[in-house]
Amino acid sequence: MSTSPATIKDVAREAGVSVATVSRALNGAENVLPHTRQRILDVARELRYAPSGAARSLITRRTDTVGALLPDLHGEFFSELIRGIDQAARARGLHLLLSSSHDDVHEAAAALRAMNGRVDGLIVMSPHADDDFLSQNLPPTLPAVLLNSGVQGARQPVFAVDNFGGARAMTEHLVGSGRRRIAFLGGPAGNFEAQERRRGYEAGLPAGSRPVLLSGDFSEQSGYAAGAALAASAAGERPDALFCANDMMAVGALHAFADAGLRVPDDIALAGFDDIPLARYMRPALSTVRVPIAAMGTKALDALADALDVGDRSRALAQPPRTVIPVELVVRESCTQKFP
Amino acid sequence: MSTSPATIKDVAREAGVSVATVSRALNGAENVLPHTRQRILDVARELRYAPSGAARSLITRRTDTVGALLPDLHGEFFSELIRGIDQAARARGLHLLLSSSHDDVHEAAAALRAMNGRVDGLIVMSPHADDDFLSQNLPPTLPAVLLNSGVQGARQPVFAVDNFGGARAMTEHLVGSGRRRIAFLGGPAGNFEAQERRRGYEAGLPAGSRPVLLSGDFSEQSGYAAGAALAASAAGERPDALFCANDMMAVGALHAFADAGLRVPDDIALAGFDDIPLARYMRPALSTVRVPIAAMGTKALDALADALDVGDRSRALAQPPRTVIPVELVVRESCTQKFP
DNA sequence: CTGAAAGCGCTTACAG
DNA sequence: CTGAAAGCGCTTACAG
Repeated sequence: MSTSPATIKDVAREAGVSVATVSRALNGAENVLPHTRQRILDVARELRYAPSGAARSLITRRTDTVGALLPDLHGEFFSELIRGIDQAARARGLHLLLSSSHDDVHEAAAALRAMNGRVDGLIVMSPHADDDFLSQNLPPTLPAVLLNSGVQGARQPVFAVDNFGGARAMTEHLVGSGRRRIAFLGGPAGNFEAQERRRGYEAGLPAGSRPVLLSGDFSEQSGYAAGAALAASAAGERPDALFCANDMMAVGALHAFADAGLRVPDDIALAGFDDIPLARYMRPALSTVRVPIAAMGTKALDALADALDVGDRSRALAQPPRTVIPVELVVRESCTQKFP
Repeated sequence: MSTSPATIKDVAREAGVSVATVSRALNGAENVLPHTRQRILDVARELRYAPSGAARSLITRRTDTVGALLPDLHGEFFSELIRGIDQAARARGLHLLLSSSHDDVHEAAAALRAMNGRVDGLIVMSPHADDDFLSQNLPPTLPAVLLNSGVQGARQPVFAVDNFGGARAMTEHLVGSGRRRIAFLGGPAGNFEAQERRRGYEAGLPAGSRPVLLSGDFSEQSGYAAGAALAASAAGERPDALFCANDMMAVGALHAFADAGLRVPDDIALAGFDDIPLARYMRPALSTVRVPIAAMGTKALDALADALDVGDRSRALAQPPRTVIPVELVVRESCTQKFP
């Protein structure tokens, strides 16, 4: 019993052949005698030999792994996203290296650089991922696709949700169904997506009407706080609709309303954004803007994998495509005037 | 502009030193003149140099990565688990390599062997992970911990939820609150956890009372089907409580009951297992057995990381510990006799 | 303080 | 069909 795993050398010695032949036999090359191959296979099994990924990657320049740099792993949004990415990766025989929660830009930079030599390509979703950051830290020849990024002159393809259009559509729907005073609960200050959704909200309001902006941070807790504040305001001034920049805040607001005895949608309509699985389980079920989260992950990975297959990583696209992911209005109970 | 990323050689050439000195400077070794170090740092930055993970791993025998072999990525259970694992990994500066959904045993075996040389240790949660499978496919010296495994003579530490105790406690609670006929909706046939939960259910029934067993597969859909079937049965024979082997099936059953006009808990009590985040959002909120899912992932990773730090991977424990994760009864509306 | 050399475990031309 | 050798990009004794 040795203390370290068997290497190709061990197999070669036991089988009485060279390491080159072992390599060929194990990789299915044609030019190995059936009898030789069999012996090698037997020895390999007996020794529980598994090739070293590191050594293999070093020489083949292939890791069969894609990395995903995500801002967070918490909650249903990322769960769905990872599921979509993973599904597509598996279908192509790629492994998934996950890196998450890089609060500050230095951490994110380190994470990005640590990917070098570990992955064949990268899916990047990060508030730090602007053009400058990427050109500083992304290994120059590593293929990458960006998710929901506000990056302008990016060298990488971008997949971005139609945050603006979705928020405008929801706002227009609320207006159209008779809501007079529609408040918007925004996301984190510097967040690109949150900004787009706010812009969409403002664009959807009737001309001349003043936006009512509340501030949140995408968390359920901040939604609860905003909901409680609204519920406490004088009935005359209280908005008759609350549109939250994401679903989790809407969930929090719904609980605050329930605790305050405010009825949804009778006293106030409520809407979110994302359509996380939870949205349709709420009572009343939550109206929202559906983002095809898992599908987005799948698309991003497929685009990345295609770029890998092309192989010529030096051919940078002059104008990499920006794919807008369409969204869909999902009207449920929380937005109708009365229960059916 | 070269077509491939800068290597340590490029940095050495540009800085006019040997690769050994570059390596020392970049890794923070003491024995480098400040002036030399600075020059190297400057060149490295200019060249956007990032060390190759593969090359580094090959020589250091460290990947700073742990692998997680999971049966699936779908749903809140795995979302929570990954979050717990990731959080602990990040705290220790470890990356996370994810591998999921290995339906058949060959896929799972291949996934396991592909981890060789890519990770320093492994968290394994797989229905295939019996003793034989592991000794065949787990690289012999790779530290690993098992999650929710039924493995007996394992060579690896096991973290397992108290499925039996939790299911028995819930059953006893239902009995204690006056339910006379308690049905159990089981999980997939060969699933170890599902079996343990069924055993717990049977143990919790009053002596002499016959178990009522329905079959499901952990999916919401199978829960709906079972719920619909129950709702359709004659009122006299219908159970007055349904205990589902996991929460998602309970969610499905709840919808079936609602669709059939059956009131929960008045007509029938309902309980699940896991306490996924969704459980407390249901209306009525779902009674369940709380598994500290994220904490379990964290514990598993911490145990693994500790084993890595010890370093001596050859010292196999004669009797690796089996840690039972305690669970907690969570009684919510779906189980009380009347709404408060 | 610095460099030349060996070596990690593989794959792949190049010979034979 | 098989082997000896070079090399992937690093780190680390060993000298100096």
